[in-house]
Order: sequence, then structure tokens, then C-alpha cells
Amino acid sequence: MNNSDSKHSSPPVPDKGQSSHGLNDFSHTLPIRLLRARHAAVSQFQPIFRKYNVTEQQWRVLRMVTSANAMTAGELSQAIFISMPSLSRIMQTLEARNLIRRHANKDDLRKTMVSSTSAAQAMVAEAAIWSDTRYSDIAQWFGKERLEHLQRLLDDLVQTLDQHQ
Amino acid sequence: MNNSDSKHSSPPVPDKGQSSHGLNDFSHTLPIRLLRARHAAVSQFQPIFRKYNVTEQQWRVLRMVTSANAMTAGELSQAIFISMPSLSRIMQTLEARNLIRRHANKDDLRKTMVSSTSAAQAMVAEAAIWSDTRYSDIAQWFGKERLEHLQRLLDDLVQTLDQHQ
DNA sequence: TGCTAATATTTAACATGTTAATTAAGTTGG
DNA sequence: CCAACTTAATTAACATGTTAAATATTAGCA
Repeated sequence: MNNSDSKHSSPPVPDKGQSSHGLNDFSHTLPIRLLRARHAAVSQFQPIFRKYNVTEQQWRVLRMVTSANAMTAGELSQAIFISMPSLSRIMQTLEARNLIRRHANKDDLRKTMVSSTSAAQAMVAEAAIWSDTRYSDIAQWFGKERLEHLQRLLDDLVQTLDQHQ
Repeated sequence: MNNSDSKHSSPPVPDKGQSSHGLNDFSHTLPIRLLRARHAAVSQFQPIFRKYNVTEQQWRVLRMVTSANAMTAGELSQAIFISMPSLSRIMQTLEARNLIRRHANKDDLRKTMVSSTSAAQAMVAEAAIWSDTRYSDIAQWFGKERLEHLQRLLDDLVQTLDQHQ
């Protein structure tokens, strides 16, 4: 029959269609979808990163540390979902640029308190306006209700998966 | 100074509520939620990665290349959402481990065709059973409908954001 | 034909992700 | 009081993410 149908078409399952769960189109698994969505969302704020010459991760640190007055490195790590080893390196960079400060907690010398400098506070205050606007734009484009629904589903998924592992 | 709880939720703002743009709950932005969700989802398949001593990204390459018969590096990059520079390095590793092959496309020498070896095919075939089961588990725990709904919302979000940028 | 622009991939440089090991400080039980 | 365990942060080693530049090949067009 159609012997030379060796393209990567979609309607008819290609040749190696053994699994019947639609896993054939492996390019549409949940992890990849989440990755794409995150990439699209983050790229909306790219102008900020460029303008202030920071990475997305550095921005997360600055914004979090600025909004809270002082927190331990561990708390920061959990809040913005950056592992301690990565955070450790990022803090070195930001401290060298005089955007954050680190000093030991007197009650427990193992803990490091992280705080933002006035330079960082000024930077974040300025950029936050733009950022908030962008966030509102997204909510409007996508629909406020739908966006909230999506976020609820994401949180629920995390909870479900955490329970079962 | 009582600031009006302007537009965000989270009634019990912890301590330092000086920023009034809702930056206090910065640990719950959409990008961070997506990051957490992806992390939770991927970690469900960690046993596979450990068992076969591959990274998540290497696994994506192997699974995709095995399910399609032969594709260019560029097509692969788009399908599994790994940038060409990263993919280039990953392919080097996998080729050295005899899990994939690369050879030039005769019609266009710029393109590289990627294919899986029988070793990779055997590995993926074995692991796919486990993987498919895991995927079914997730669907059952979370609800098949809700999971599909979530995936639809994710795709829609990507489309919306891509349009407006 | 020959020059230029576009395309596909790779390489380079640096930042981050990840796991394991290390260091330092606090906690606990004998 | 102290040895053993725990916790918080850092360091090390390697893989990946990201941007820009380099290479090689093809396409377009005067």
C-alpha cells in the first residue's frame, strides 16, 4: 500500500504505535507542557531582566528579599524554589554587585540572614510597576477567572503528586 | 499605617507589608507555580532516570527519537523543547554511549538526522511500560478530566502569551 | 556565475540545576 | 561534659539553560 509514508504525520499513528495512551506524541506530555508554559510566562518579563542586567533567578531573589525584610537563606530557597547550592552561588554574585547583604544570625550561627540593599530596593520598586502591569495584562488576555483556575489546578497537582510519592 | 488590601488576596500578610503591589506573596507567582508543578511531575519518573542512569533531558531525547523513526536535530529540538546548543551536547553524550546515531541528510548537508540504536529501543520499550503506568496513576489520582483540563489550559496559555509578545 | 542572505548545527562562555561531599554549629542522650 | 546525630550553608563536579559567535551549506537574485 502506502509504503512511502515515512513522514512524521499526526492523524494516523505512525509506525511504532504500541502504547495506546497517546504517548506517541511524546512532545505533548505534562512535563513538556509545563516547561513550555513556564517559558512563555517568564519571557513576558524578559525586558526587565535585560534592562537591569539580571537573570530570571537573580530577579526572583531580589524581588523576594526586597518584599520581605530579612529572611534566612533557607527560607528564601524554599520561597522562590531555588536549591541551596544554586542560591549560594547567586547570592555571591548579587552581594558582589551590592544588591544584597548577608550576615550571620546571632541566635543560630548556622543561619545566614539575607537582606536587600537600598540599590536593590530602588531597582525593584521601579521595575515592579512594569511587572505588575504585565501581570495584569496576562490576566486580562487569558481571563482572570481562567488564570486563577489554572493556578489552583497547578497547586492541587503539586499537592496530589507530593502526597503520592 | 493601614494599607488598603487593594487587589490581592492573602488576608494575613505576615509582617512587613510595605509594598502594596501584592509583592508579599511573591512566592506564588505563575512562573514559580509552573516550576513547582513541573518539578513535582518530573520527579514521579525519577526511578526511570536512576535505573537507566540518564537525565530527564536525555530521556526525553531517547523517547522521542525512538518513537519517531528518524528526524532532524532541529525537529527534535522543537518537539522536546530543548535548545539546539543543549541538544548538541546531549547528543554527543548519547552517541558516545551508543544510544543514538547521527548522520548527514543527503538532500541537505546542513541537516543532521538522528536515530536510535537497538540498545536505546530496548531500553525505552522496557521503561515505557513503567512510565505509562505512572502516567495512568497520575491521571487517576488527580482525575482524568481535571488533568485534561489542566493540559488544555496550559496549551491555551502558551498560545495566548505567544500571540501577545 | 558570483555575491549575499538565510538556514542548520556547533562551539564558547557563563549562569543555573542536581547530587554528593564538606564544613560549621546546634542538639541530644549517656 | 562529650561523642553522635542533626541542621544550615557552602563547595565540588558534572549536566543543562542561554546568548552570542563561528561554521558549513543552501537559497536567492542581480
